[in-house]
Amino acid sequence: MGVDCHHTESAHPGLEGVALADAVAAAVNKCERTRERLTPPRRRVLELLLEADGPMKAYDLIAAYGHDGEPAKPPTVYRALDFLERLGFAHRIESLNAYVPCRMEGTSHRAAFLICECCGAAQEFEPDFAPQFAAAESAGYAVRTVTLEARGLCPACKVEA
Amino acid sequence: MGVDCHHTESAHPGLEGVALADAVAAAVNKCERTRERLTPPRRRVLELLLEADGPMKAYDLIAAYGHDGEPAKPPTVYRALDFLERLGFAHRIESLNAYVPCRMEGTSHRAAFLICECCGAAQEFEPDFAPQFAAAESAGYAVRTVTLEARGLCPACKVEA
DNA sequence: GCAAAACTGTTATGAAATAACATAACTAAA
DNA sequence: TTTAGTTATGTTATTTCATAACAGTTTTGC
Repeated sequence: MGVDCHHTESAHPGLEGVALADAVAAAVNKCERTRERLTPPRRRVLELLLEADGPMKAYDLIAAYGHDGEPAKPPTVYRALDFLERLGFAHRIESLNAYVPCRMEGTSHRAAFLICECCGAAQEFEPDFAPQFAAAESAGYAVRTVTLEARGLCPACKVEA
Repeated sequence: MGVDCHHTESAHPGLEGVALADAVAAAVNKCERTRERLTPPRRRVLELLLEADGPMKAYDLIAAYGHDGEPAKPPTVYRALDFLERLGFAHRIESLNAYVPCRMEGTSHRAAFLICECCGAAQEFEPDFAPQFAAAESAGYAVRTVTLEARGLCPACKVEA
């Protein structure tokens, strides 16, 4: 994926400057309201996700972690990712082994992505799972989290192919 | 998952005897009709998936591969899994790094699972993605495959919890 | 037959994630 | 404001998951 593709990932360009600062501030505020601790490593990993143009691999985050070029130790980043996922600030994209910042409101533990197999872009969207899980829950299942990953070609890559 | 759970995985008990032979024969027939080759390693991995009581990890398959206890080499199993997925005989469950035989008709490249976080059972079900992807496709996306993974508690584990 | 394609066997390595344990920082109750 | 409990971090090492690369074999179509 992405190897034979000249497109830039465009679904969610990375944040910088004021936009980045605003996004981080919003996370800080939300944590303060809920008495959660957005500690330095957690905040740093969130920044890296927000700055990125597309899904980030854990070891990309590890390599980019230090402002001075020093990598993080793996557990530092994996723990921060656990926290960010738990609070709904980030999602893991299972089929890519990669992570993105959440683009949707709230902490719904429901995430859905359209993933381009050419350029690697991942577009988050708001799914409607209600009909599926009415059935599941009436059969006795207690659904806690749901992830949906649709793979294919984004509009730009589809044109070229 | 499964560690603190006394339940047996019950969603799809492993096949044996005639049922197993029938399932394998159905795969053989389907391959003959489509001129695909269900070679010995592919068939062996399919058998192992069908015999299992729940999702199998790749290295579980590797360890169980030889009838004499000899493990397979990793590429042998991963190649067989690629084939089985491509033909719709098996699905990878991304959030478990594990594999199950397909329980549904056809080769739709659409799979949906209810995964119990207590006992590890994975129940395949037939989703209705139509409304989601009408929107995606009208926005220019060409969707190729879809996977949905819902995590929570199955009826048996929910009762105990 | 012969060449191309598909498949297998094998060695080695790369990528992703966590176990385990020591230390430090918050929090709240006595 | 000590102290106990909890939560988070730092660090080393290891485990788990997956693929690259290449040689050799079988199948398929011309």
